[in-house]
Amino acid sequence: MRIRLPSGEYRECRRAERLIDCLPEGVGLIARVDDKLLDLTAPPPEEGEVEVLGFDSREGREAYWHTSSHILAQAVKELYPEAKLGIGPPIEEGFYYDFDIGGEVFTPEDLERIEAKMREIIARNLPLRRVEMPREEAIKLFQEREEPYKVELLEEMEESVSLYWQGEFVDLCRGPHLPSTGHVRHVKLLSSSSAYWRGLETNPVMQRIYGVSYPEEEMLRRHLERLEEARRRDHRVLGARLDLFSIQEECGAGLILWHPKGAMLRKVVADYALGEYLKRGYQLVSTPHLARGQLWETSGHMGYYIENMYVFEKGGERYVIKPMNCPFHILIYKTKTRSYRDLPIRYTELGTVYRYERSGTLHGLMRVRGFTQDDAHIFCTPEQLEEEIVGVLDLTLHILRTMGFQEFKVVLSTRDPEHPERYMGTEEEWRRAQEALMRALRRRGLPYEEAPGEAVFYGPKIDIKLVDAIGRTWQCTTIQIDFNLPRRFNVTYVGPDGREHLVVMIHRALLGSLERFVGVLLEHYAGNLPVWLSPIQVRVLPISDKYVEYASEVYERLKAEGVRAELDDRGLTIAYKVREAEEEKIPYMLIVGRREVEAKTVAVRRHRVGDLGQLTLEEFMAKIKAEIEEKA
RNA sequence: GCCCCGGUAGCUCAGAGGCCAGAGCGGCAGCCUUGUAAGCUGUUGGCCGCGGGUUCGAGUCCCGCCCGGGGCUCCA
Repeated sequence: MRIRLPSGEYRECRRAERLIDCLPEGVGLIARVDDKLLDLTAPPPEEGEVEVLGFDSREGREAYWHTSSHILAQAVKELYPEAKLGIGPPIEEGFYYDFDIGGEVFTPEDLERIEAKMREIIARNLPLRRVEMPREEAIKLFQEREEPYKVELLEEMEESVSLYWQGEFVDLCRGPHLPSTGHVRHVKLLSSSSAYWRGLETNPVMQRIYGVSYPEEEMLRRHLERLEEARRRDHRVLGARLDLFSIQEECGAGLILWHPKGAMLRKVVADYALGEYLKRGYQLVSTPHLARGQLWETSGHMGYYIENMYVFEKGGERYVIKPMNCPFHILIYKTKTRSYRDLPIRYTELGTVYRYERSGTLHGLMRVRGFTQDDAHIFCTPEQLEEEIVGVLDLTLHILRTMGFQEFKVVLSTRDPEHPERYMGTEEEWRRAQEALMRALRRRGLPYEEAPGEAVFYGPKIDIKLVDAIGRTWQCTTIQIDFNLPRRFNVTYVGPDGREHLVVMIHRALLGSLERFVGVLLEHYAGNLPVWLSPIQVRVLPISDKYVEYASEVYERLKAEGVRAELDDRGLTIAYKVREAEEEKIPYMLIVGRREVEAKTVAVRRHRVGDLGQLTLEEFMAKIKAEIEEKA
């Protein structure tokens, strides 16, 4: 039997009781044999190859965090013997465990105590022992231990299940696990909150504890730093500090009030995106904020989207405040008979829509009730579909890269082949549409993940998530094919055969919503926006009121050239005004005093960089205009 | 929607049944005339989220509502 170590080295092993006996001290967490994951305490196979996985593999990390969650559960049981165990899986970054503690909550002090207990259990270095048994036997065991949730889980399971023991503690678990609790090194409990048993509101409330653990202290430190960094970048905090927007009780939850600077930022983003669309054959349309109920009956929204819609009555007529723009664009399309020669037709609109989102889901700019989509609908023939998708992909990548994002995650959502009855449209239409999407992605060399069954009922879609400066992903672009609305509204074109055919309709929003996108930008740049996006690009700071006159000349010149500038002519010290401008993250400060007046120059200070020295006003104008032009 | 936590000056926060509710920052006024991240002095500022209740007395305790934050599987 051959063993492949995490380092890539191989070693031979024979006649060991346990895999771990073949390994150098401290190497490896779990093992993989023929796609099956095993504990290192499992007996090695007679022959073949065993791959030993460490923390640098996804599976190894998951086992590490899974064992950590068992240690957490054991610690809680030791401190709170009456606590009932829920579930405790590893998650993307760490782990959690749910406990029913009879309506109590964990305080931060409790978490500290639990964390200390975890360290104690780690120090005990308890071996984890896997036991397989018939389901009935496991049910009895957990009944005796008074763990009703485990019993509930077991009742839905197969005949044979596995348990893991560590000391007195036992948990139902598929595994694999680390050989002993001592293999977990540095652990930190992060937060607790409530969660329903199995996520169902009708179920009992449990207390969930989140935590994370690492083999190296340095890794834990970096993780905590990253969490701190994310808090510092919170767009809601930046939004208030930079005076960009507010959300106010008097106005309503999820409704954004854009202040002057925020509105400017939003406009710069919107103008840029719309400008790019117009360059690429989109036509601008504009549609009302509400429409008669009948339109939404036809579109089907009254049926399947009513929960999210603002509906009201006036003059005996029902109206709906639009949650989407598509029906309007369809009505515009349908004002003429369209030939295949007219297609594709691409209508775009920065359409402001309102959707009633559940209060608990609202979050700053990221999830709101009123937002503006950079929306468009492409009407095309089935033959044109692939080319159109390629065009949309190129467009969105160009725009997102310009905005400063370099890394993306692409997901292709297709229909669940097991349940074709859940979807609109024919087998043939779906096959062709999904293939068009795949081919388009391949043509652009975009790696993607396929998500079968994740498609909406009316068609397959491509979602693009962008990865921000600190590695978080944000859903922005969505490109959806729609077989539903063309049928409901009978949206057709006349083909070369002289007959009417249904169009293929593509919904696409590239930034998604302007609100969310601005939020993402703020967090990505931590508020330090590049000059071209910055609502204020330059602030002119006279050193004392003696130089206000020259400062105003500089300021007027900047404004005349289209640079977004401000003049700070308050009678405060220069240090104070610099500090304020730095805090407001204004990219350029132009400081003018006696020397600058005499030499007809400006002293340039760059945000977060410092003094760049003197330039003539002409030189500075050229510099900043180039920077804006390049969108650097 | 549901669970937990919170809401006190424009902002950040202290006060936890009993004098007139506090601090820092900000705002305003005056002085200073300033050279690259906070000059000095004075002053202003509050339906203690809203409504009801308990109490001799309520930011403080109880109930309801509104708003904000975290969470509501990433499925042993």
